[in-house]
Amino acid sequence: MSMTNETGMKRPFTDGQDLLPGLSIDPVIFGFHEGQLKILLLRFRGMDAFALPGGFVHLSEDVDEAAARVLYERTGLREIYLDQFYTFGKRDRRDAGTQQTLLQGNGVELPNTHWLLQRFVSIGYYALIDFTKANPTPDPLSDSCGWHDLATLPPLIFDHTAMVYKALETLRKNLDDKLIGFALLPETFTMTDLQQLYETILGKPLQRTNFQRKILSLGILERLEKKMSGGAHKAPYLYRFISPATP
Amino acid sequence: MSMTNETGMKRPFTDGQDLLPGLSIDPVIFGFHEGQLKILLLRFRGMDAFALPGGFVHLSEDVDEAAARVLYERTGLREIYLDQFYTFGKRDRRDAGTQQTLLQGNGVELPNTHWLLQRFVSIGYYALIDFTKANPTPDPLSDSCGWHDLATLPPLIFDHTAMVYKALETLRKNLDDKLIGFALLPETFTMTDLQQLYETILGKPLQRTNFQRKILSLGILERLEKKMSGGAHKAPYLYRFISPATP
DNA sequence: TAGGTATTGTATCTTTTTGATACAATAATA
DNA sequence: TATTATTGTATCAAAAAGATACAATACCTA
Repeated sequence: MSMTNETGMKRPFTDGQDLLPGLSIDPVIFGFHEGQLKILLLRFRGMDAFALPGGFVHLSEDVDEAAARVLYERTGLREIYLDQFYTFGKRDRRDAGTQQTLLQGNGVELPNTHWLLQRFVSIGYYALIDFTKANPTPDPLSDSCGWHDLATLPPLIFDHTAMVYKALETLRKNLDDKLIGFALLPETFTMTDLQQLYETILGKPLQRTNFQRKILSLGILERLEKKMSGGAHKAPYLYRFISPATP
Repeated sequence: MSMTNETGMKRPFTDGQDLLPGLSIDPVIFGFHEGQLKILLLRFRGMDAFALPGGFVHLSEDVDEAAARVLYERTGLREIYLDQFYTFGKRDRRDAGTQQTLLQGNGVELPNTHWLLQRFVSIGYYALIDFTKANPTPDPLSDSCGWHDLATLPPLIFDHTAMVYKALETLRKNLDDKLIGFALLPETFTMTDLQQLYETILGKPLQRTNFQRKILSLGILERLEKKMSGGAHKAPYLYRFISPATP
């Protein structure tokens, strides 16, 4: 979980009455750009470490809705692939020192009994978005919200690093049978784009010809016109993902 | 989540001060007996519907520890395969009517502000146990705790039916790559036992000879002496599961 | 006690899937 | 217009999965 909330700077800390107590959500928001898997991270004012762009759950919303709302608040995107992957409930997952630093950085001092300083359990979600469409937006406690290469992750607060790797593990497991990779690409893409994405997620090279055969055999791609001006060579086809449910 | 707690009948409802507010855990405890997958269900006093044997999380424990504790309290077993599968967070997942019935059945009346009547998010766990070793034990609000065939599940309270099927789905997915099926069998078993288990979990018949070849090729079984007196035919070997980590 | 029976263990064949290699097609460039 | 780097497909080979055949055998029973 993070110190993120959605109330704006004038009321950085509500009394928490309209929130589920002790519960947060932490979305791992994946993007893909220039051959690299990336995730969205916040940096809180006055802190070195980064954090997942978390949030809390209103009494009036489902937990899933809260996750979608936070995703929208940080990216401006709705109707995104978003799925729960794990719930983090270690007793001491949030160390007091980090919490203090975080509050001080924002010039806030809270009594130990404040709801924000109690024990929190956090529900991890992962989202797959089209990198080019996202509009990363910091939250009230942060001075930045931006993309970071998964390959060179900076230090994260609390157990957020473990969250990221657990999310990646889930993404890898679901890549083939849920066919979710396409959510990370623009509407149309070449077979090479798709292969690069798969190679990056799986962390291993794939054989071009066999990858093409395999993907095409799934019958989930519509072949469009060719993509010209890609270089001094044969032009590749563009493809569009078609849901297996809509044949 | 369920109304189960662990405080004993004399104090059926604590003030909740030592518990994580609004958070419960619900274990789906699987067993296998006579070719049937079974789960442990409670019946609350004066109610028709059954429930998963849930519990709450103490401030002093990790959520995982709470799940293991509840599992122990209902079965007498420790060191059991136990894994989280999903967290249920729909706003209206617990309907007020059922809660009232449940309390009335136990002769309890609580104000609407009582912690037990607030909104709850529940973390689902699934456990795989050796049917022959379990000692099902009701909790203070229940008059029974027993096995029920998954194939003929009675009505369950709240969203517990959905929980069970989500747990089953997770079990199916993990059956092959986590090699967890063996946790449902006794220490030693025949290949036919194992095949029946797989067929029941997966819900489809498997070819005997190919199943045997596949399983043996994994190198995770130790072949023991033969099991005699199984009938007027060739006696099958008994096997023991050996962890792939311990070769 | 010996032959019948139902199952078990393994071998073998076929089919499908995956992996590796070869090669013709071609859009831009020089 | 020839060159180049890449793309699309075909065709091998190897491995995995599916199907079938059959010998081995523990127990029953006649």
